[in-house]
Amino acid sequence: MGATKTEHFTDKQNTIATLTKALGHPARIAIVEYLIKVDTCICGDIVNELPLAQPTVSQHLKELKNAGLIKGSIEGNSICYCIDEKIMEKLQKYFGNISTKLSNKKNTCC
Amino acid sequence: MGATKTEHFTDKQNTIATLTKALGHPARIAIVEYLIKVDTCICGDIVNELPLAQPTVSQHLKELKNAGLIKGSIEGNSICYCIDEKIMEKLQKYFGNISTKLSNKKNTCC
DNA sequence: AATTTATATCGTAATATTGCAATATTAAAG
DNA sequence: CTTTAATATTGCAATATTACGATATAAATT
Repeated sequence: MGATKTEHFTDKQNTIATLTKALGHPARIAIVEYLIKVDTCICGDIVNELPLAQPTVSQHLKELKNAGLIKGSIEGNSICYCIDEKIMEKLQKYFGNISTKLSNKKNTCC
Repeated sequence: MGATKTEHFTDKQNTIATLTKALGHPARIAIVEYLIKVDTCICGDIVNELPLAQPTVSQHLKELKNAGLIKGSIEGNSICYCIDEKIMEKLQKYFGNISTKLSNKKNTCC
């Protein structure tokens, strides 16, 4: 016990859960927002933007990368990180779809 | 150590992280999708829809409720759960905004 | 009142996450 | 080749999450 029972859910459900889970930490939200703000891949200085130690930031970056939300490529001495637009679009569509369905809802209980 | 350092991030970042974290489990994604599918508040049978034991489902429902994603009201013998449309709209706007910003991006590295 | 039904809570084991100091790695600069 | 700079990995302590059996609660049914 203790581990998530992913095998009982659909691939899509697991995919969305993986993405939202990866975003489920303020530091990782901050990283994503920073990458969007600078409007370019960023080589370095992500650590200086966050109130966390370097190994911690590195770990958060790794999780975002594992989930596919960011891409990183070695750029000489440092690493170049940037948002994967396709994945963000997937989330945007997912929540857009939910909102559409909810506004079409006929029933008005609660 | 071990606890998230929420105090170092903005309220908005913490709010979005709380919502995405709550959705960061396939069972909770499945619950939300089911509530949308049935197009009404649901009194009962959420447990039967999921491949998890009743206390586990109850716990997941509690987390969704704590995050504000669903609302629940006592309906006689059972409980009536439904999606909070406002909160879903907030997520939809957040990711819509990100997608807009990303598509306006001039830089094409990575 | 006793039983059934639906849901919540408690307790607990297994596992995962968070955070960081210490250390490793690797490329650029001197 | 040594040093510096940027990032990753390791190891570990603190804490959180996941899952469920057992039990509690509370309204509906008999």
